[in-house]
Amino acid sequence: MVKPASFDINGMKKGAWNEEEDNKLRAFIGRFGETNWRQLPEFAGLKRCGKSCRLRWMNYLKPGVRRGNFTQDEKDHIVKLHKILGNKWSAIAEQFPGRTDNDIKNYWNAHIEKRKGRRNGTCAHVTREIKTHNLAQEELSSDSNSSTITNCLNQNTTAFSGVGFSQPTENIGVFESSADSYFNHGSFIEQDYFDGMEEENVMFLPSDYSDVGVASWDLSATFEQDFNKIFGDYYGK
DNA sequence: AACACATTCAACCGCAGTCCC
DNA sequence: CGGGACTGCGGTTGAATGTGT
Repeated sequence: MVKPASFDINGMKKGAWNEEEDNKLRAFIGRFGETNWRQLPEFAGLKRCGKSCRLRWMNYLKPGVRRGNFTQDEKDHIVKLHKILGNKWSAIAEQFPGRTDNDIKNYWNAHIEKRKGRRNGTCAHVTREIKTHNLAQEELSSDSNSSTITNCLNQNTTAFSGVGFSQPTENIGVFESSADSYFNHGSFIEQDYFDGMEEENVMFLPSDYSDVGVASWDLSATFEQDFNKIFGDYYGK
């Protein structure tokens, strides 16, 4: 899963690091510390550019770097921090001792961002349409351009009246992901409130939903309270 | 078993910010 | 203040690996 080794026009090696290079880098930094990345490879006997050395050290060799799967707590925290900080990976990584910005960025791109790719135009299973407190059970399967969804959205969702949502209340539907555990509706209250646009579980579609665009987070405590007030029984919250 | 497609993640690249002369 | 050197960040790439058919 690494790029094969090659050499650039300056004779600098690129691609995957081998054990000997790792050992040289470890030994040098162990003795002299993280200093002067540009000159480091020369003194450490490495045919690498300084940037490559720094990256290898920071993301892989540095003591304390944790690798492997993220815990559920970490995943939740990443989602929340990303809502606040956006793509400030280094700032997010500061909240996860041992995790690197690269790791978090990779996680986000692989596990979160890809879901947005299933947005408008892709198939969404509309498993429940919420119109009132008595959640109407409808098993619909459609994409967001279909007349089925049009009909669904045109019905009033009176349960949401006066609960402070920023979006037009008549255009609220609850959508359930067909597969992914992370975005399953059992935990989406904390994780998946998208303001204005859509996600797989909850879609807040503007009146003209043909123009659904990029989703953005707005994790709102108010939303959680409101949601619990209305749907607490149903979701066991 | 063989192939195609999807996912993962280490590493690279370009650029912006900071520092120093 | 201006400019070059250096560092760090975020976006992207692409081979290895995993999964599905």
